[in-house]
Amino acid sequence: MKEGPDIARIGTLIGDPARANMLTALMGGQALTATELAQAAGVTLQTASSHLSKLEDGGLISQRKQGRHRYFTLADGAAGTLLENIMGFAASRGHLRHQPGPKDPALRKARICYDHLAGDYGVRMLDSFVSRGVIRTDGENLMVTEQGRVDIGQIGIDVAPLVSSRRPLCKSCLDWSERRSHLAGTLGKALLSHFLEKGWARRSSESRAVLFTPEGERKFLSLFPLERPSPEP
Amino acid sequence: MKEGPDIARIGTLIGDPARANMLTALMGGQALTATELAQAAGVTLQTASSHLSKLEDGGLISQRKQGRHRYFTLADGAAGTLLENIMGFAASRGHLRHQPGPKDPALRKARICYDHLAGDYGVRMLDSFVSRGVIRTDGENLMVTEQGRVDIGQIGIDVAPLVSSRRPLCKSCLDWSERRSHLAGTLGKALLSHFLEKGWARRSSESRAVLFTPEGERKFLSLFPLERPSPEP
DNA sequence: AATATGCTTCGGTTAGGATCGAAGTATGAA
DNA sequence: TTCATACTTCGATCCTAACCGAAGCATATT
Repeated sequence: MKEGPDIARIGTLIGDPARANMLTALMGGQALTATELAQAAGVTLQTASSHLSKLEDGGLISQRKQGRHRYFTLADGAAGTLLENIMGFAASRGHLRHQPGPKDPALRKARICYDHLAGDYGVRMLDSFVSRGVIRTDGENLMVTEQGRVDIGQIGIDVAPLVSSRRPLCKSCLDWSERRSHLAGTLGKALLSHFLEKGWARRSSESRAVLFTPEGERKFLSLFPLERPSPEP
Repeated sequence: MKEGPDIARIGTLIGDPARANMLTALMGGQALTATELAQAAGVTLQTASSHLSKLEDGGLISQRKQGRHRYFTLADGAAGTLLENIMGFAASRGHLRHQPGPKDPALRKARICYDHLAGDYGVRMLDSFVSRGVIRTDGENLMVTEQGRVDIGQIGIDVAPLVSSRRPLCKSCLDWSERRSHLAGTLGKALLSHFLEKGWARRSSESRAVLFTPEGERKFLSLFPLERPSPEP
């Protein structure tokens, strides 16, 4: 058995708890310094440094020097997607780190999944799109309808420039807290950016939670109404 | 950092070379005994037994007792998809176990990817579908067109019963040897089954390679013509 | 220049887990 | 009943890799 890709290497990289914590922290989408990642992982700076170089060699993260800091991010969207997949699978098998679901209710409600919105609000957004015919689905694949482009335009997002050849426009991503799908892809990213730019919400400094202002929450809920419970896309 | 799914557990399971070899062997889609998996992994039966119980506890595989044998398979489609994803990611970072690509040319040409066809032939099949308008794509998602249902029906496969709510009809799956996508999903599975049933090809007993007969190869190539190189879906 | 901060490298320790031999259990065959 | 096959469990060994203290390097501040 010496054929094929070396999945064991990727597995080993993700399999260490300290490295897994670092990667989870980087799923927040923001660049973090080695010191911050050491804290997130609960190890000293020396240990973290060793882990970070291994993750970089493995192609999971990349770094950018800036002054005397080194900022680390996930290498690219593929790395984020991979981690999302593994999280979804782990959650589907009940492998949670502290009993059922996150303790933090804010995290259950809305959090960042690499570059898009996850949690209750993320799921609601996709449900709303599907029930209103903005997005159509056939089992797993998602497509924005003609009418959907108009509706999304009214939110203030132009769909056209989001269609790139590298990344899909919309993609479903299994939500580990809701056990449902939420919206990923360039559209999912654009929507989250839009909420943050408009000041409807901000990222928590400590976790991946996304905190909505009262007004932002009101606007979000009216933009994404739930007519009736829709089937899992 | 104690939130969320335990990705480290999944990583650790996949991260051991012996276990990774077992999982790779099970990607062939056939149920294998503990002894066979021990051979595939290159360890003794005692060691294999320990690994197998860990993989089962982790929800990656399941077993079925039959007489004095125990047959192991991947737990479900989700487990297969997860491994496919990791393989694709590992290949995209150049993490191959023995230099560029598989040594075995048969494996490069056609092999089983859990339950569908991969390799040169798998990629060609999807390319042909896309260039002929049988399948339409928007970045990542794949959809069978109206005309496509007819065309696939002429091959001898009825699309209607393949549409299940649990698994998508068609899905793209990154091919680690070709670095292109091939066709997965229930349609991909049905096509492979069809080739095997018709006797156009058979599975190799030693590896995941799919061996076409001369006649099967002729039919395959005429069924899936390549008009001109099509862009990566 | 001198000092502080951020990070890496080196060296030695330690713990977890992969490994296998040997013995034990279950199923089937003679 | 006896023997053989398939697999699991136990116990001991051994090795890797995670870990941190100490020292070193680089960049910024004074």
